[in-house]
Amino acid sequence: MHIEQIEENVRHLLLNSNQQSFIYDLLLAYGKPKTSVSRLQSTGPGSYNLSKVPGQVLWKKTVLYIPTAESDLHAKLEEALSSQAVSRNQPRFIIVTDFNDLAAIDTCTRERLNVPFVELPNNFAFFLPWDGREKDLPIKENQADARAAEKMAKLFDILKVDNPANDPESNHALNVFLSRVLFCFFAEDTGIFDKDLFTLKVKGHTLEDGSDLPSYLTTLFRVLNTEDRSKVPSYLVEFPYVNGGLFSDEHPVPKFSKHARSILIECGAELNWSEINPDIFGSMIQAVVDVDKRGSMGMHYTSFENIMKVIKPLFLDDLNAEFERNKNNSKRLHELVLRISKIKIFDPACGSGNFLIIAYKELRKLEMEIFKRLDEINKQSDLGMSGVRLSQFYGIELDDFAHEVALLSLWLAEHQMNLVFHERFGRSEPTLPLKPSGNIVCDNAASADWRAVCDNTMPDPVFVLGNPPYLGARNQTREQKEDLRQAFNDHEDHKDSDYISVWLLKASRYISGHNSSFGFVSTNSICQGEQVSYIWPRVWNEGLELHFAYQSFKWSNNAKRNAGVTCVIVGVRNISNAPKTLYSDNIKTTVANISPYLTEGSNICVERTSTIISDLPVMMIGSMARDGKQLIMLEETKDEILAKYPQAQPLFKRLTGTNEFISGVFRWCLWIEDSQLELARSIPPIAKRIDAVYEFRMASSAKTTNQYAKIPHKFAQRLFKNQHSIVVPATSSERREYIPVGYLEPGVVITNSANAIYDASPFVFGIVSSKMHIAWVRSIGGQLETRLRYAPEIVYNTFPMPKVKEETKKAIAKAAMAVLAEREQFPDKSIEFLYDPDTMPVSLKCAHDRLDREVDKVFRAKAFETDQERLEFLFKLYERITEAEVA
DNA sequence: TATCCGACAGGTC
DNA sequence: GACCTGTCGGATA
Repeated sequence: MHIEQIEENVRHLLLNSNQQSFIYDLLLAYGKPKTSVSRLQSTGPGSYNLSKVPGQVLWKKTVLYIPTAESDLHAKLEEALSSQAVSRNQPRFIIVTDFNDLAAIDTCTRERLNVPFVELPNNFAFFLPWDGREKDLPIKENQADARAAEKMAKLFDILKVDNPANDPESNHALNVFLSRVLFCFFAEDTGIFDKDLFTLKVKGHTLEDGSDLPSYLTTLFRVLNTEDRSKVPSYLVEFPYVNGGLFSDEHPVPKFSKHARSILIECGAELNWSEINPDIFGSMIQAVVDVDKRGSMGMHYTSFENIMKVIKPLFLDDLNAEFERNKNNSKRLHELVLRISKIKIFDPACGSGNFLIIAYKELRKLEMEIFKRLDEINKQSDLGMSGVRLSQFYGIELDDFAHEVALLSLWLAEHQMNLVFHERFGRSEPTLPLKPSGNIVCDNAASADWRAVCDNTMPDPVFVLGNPPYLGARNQTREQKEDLRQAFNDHEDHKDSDYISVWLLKASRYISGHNSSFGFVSTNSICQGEQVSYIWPRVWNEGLELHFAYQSFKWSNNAKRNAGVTCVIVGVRNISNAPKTLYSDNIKTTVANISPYLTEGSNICVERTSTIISDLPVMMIGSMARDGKQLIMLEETKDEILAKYPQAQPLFKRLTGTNEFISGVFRWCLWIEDSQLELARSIPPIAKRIDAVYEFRMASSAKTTNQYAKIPHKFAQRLFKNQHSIVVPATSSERREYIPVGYLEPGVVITNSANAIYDASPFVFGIVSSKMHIAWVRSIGGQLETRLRYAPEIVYNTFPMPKVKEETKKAIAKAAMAVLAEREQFPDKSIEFLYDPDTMPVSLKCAHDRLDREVDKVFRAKAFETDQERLEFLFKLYERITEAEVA
């Protein structure tokens, strides 16, 4: 909608609306869809209005509207702003009005509006975000980078077509060529060369058909590598001596077509390379070279924000604190400058070098602050140039092109910092000739000797950092499995560990006993569920400890498509008395110890086990179909078959996984005994499905699945028993206070997306449903991103519980039955509704509270106040029980 | 046989 | 396109 139109709408509404419909008319004026607004206006089920207060309107993410008779609109607004409803539903605007005045706040930008009601049309722009318009949209930091990367991708594609060779040497030559050209573009836009020198020369000196471009560029690159200027041909004399290794070896320059030449010139002429961030651009350009990675361009480069989360606690905060402490001590500041010049930074999975580049820039920035301070306190300062050298930066990268780009980007970063330095202090070292770049090695970090790349046996500190590759155990290549096997010294734990474990274990051995520490961005999987006991005891064995950590946060960067993973940051050092810091949602807490689950607590790891450490009955995972979507179907599909073939009735069973149980919409499955196979085969649509299962299982890459092709009429894993069952969701939303557990009639098949206890008492239902148990699941269980994951061998078999007296069991069973009875009070509501924290009925909540109190009594007489209390108790108990077992 | 996980996957607003 | 929440089957014991 046009802005003028919106303004007109708002003026119109003021004349024609009444108080009852004002908010709806206002939303319509900004182009909100009629259907949505009428759902907002409606009452009862399906309404968008989440407010429980009559007259008020709360539309998730959009608005909280409060009409009031009170005169103090401002107070009302503040009250609303801090309410739970607002923090939970995050309405973009809060509007309070008595129809004389109107007060509003934009909860995103914190802008406020306070105007007489009739003045609304003159302030209509305030609510434009409803229409998707932001007032001052910050320019996305990577726009220039993305444009440049796309242009380079185009050039790269054409060169590939014109130069089809695909051997490692030609690929390397092309990689080197691209990095040299990138340098030239950058150089001509940032003052290393004269303005536009490279582009103008190429345009003016070479033939339009591109035929002489290779020989021209070969000569030019040679000139850039020639110190003795007397040997330079006169037409290239404006180009300076560059060196630094970038142009030192001769590699063949690819052939150019007319089209390729024109794109090369466009790259130089149309893009402003001075706007490029070497840190991010490197990752973008790296993706260009790997055509398979184009779709996920830049997906795995670490954002500036996340890099800072590693760098600050790893070393920068300390340096800053040292600076602050000694602001008036010239001697100490000089020492600090010296100290900075001796630090080594090592990224053993450096990609195109963005961690190293940002670390470099941050150290230069701090150094400049110190210089500035020294200039202030010493009238005559004798400071020279920067002491920070690119040679303090080390990296290992498997990909040849990425490693070339890393070297190049470090030079670009150095030049950028030199420009800043010059601006501030009026002096700087010349960028040319280039000094040695970082020590970036092209190798597999998983097998390379890190100490040979970066020696950390000297007294100077080495900080290891980075974002190594993550890959779950089921998705690893044979080579990656081999890397893991070696990192785990042949121990079988390697088989279920994420690929990043290689870096964690190698880094642990590397820093152990030396003046080193490490900080990695990692998948959060290493701090949950089964993997905890594989990795962390090995880290502690090296005499190490976690000294800072960020709890789970969603991966994000500015790439078009983001990787789907939730991350943590772990900082590990040799054991020390210095403080430890835990970060969550940017809240920083100093703690006594950081547990491997990244909570405040001791270093206990809960180990996966197939034996139950309490007296509870067996819980098993549900039945797994591996059917290629043939044996499981919706109710309507089953009914269609039955309408035509009523004799198929005994072949079907009701089926539930987690989703079915929680939403209340069960599916059906073909559950065919061998004795029924003939009947099944006689029904064409069923026979067809059985054949399709056969095909699917034969086509699978997994040998075990192939084997099940022999029984295509059956589920691959059949744990079903025709008994009452307790169903426990295997993956469920962390937003719920409880994991909803169900009690099912016999005859329902539970799938492998849920777990089952057959023929169990209400007492067991009570235990599994309790706060005590869920606190355990939350803290030590695995997670899918941040969903709760319930795996029997991790959270059920390990749940520590004292022997329970019969009398207590009865009380728990009674309270458990009361929870079930309370659910029965809402027969038309799904579990989803009943357990949504926004809609959970108070009576059900009370029934759970009573159950929780009964379960608490199993552990101690005094009721637990918080989950933290519960966990401390459980961990102590777990330790006692498992130690007793060992003894 | 039985299992825990996923630089996710798939539906909804 | 952001938000919400759990499928499905591999790899390995």
